[in-house]
Amino acid sequence: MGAREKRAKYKEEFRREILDAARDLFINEGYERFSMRKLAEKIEYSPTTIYLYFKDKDALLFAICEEVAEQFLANLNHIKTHYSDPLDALRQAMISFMEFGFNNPNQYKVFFFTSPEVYGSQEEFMEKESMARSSYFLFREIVRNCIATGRLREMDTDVLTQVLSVAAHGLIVMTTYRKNFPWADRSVLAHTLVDGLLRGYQK
Amino acid sequence: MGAREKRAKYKEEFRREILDAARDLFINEGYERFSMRKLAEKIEYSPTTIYLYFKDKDALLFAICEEVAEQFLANLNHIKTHYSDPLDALRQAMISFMEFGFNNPNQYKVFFFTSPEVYGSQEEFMEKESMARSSYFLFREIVRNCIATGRLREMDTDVLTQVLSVAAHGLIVMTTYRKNFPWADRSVLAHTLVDGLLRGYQK
DNA sequence: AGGATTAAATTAACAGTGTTAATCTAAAAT
DNA sequence: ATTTTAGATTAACACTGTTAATTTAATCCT
Repeated sequence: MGAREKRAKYKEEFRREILDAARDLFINEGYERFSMRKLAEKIEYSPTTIYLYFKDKDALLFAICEEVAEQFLANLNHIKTHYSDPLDALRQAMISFMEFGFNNPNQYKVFFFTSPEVYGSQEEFMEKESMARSSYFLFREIVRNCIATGRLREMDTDVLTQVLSVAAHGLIVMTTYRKNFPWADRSVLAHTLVDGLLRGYQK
Repeated sequence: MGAREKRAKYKEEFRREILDAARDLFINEGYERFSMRKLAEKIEYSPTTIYLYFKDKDALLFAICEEVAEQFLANLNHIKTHYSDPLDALRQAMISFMEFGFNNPNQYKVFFFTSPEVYGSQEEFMEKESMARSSYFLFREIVRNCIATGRLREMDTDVLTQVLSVAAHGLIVMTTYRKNFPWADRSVLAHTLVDGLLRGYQK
């Protein structure tokens, strides 16, 4: 291995190290207490060093977002292949989406609270390969299956996909970031939400 | 009028002036571009002067929140008295909730994005009178009417109220703050969401 | 009316934030 | 061995919310 690629490899490794430290800081300290300077201190480098590996804070957060989306995508894939009934798959996809949010509040927050610009414009989002995009496509595929097999009534696939996902998102954000409200049991709310929605869109 | 209460009146007026300027700055500049120092510049006072009228930034944002909630509460009251059919009232309450969010993105943002602490703990929220609390109670009243009159099936009122409101909230936040996604028409999504949910919870 | 008291507003400062330009250091290439 | 290049750092800028100390202005009291 030439010294040239050796350096490139080290650089990549260091990038990963920063990313791991960032994720760690994120999970433990939370979204609002995360800062570039704290990250620098954690990895024992000056703050500016980070900028040699990530364009800016958003780029760093984007990288973490993609990791989160990757986890979620894998989960979605598992569901799609292990549930023969499309409606069961959809129900499970929604439930585990919400559980993911409940169990990983900080990861979820970075994913949905970082500047929308990190994924570029509408066109860029749809064209550029990203874990986030793939997740949406896969979730839509599950929804489509329900419609195609007649388990849900005929309607615009994108509209239904979006309605289901925003509803689930709403439950996650409200119960995890508005703790100062006497919410009913999260799991009860999640099941009630999914049951109601799927029942509502059945034939 | 004694000079004592005269001063108190002036103080209250100035408080209002600051609040008005803050709301203005908020609506025009948006949540993330709002700052105490910009507000100070706008009202042509030093930044610290604001702290003589509001404990801190959160207290100021809380005051704006309450204004927003007041508007929404009035709207909800109007609906409750003008729709004889409980289910129509509920449908309209949800639709106008979402429209309110669509049309007032910055006000909505301050209301749902400021530190949860501004409304205190769970117990404090339920005990202390606030526009936000009143809104929840009124919305729940509308939901309760639907169940009591048999327009929706028997179930826990709070659970249903919360499910409906978080779903609507999810649609608002996603479509207004995640613009970098090819959302379907917001109004279509809103109606699809409400139709699906209400259908799902009917007998 | 004039001195004491109180209220209002300000300046200066602290401890943070993200980020850039210029500089120094150490390794690689010629 | 000297030049080139890459890596990391220091210093600085322009912000943020907020507090303590200080000055300015109005009110109270004798």
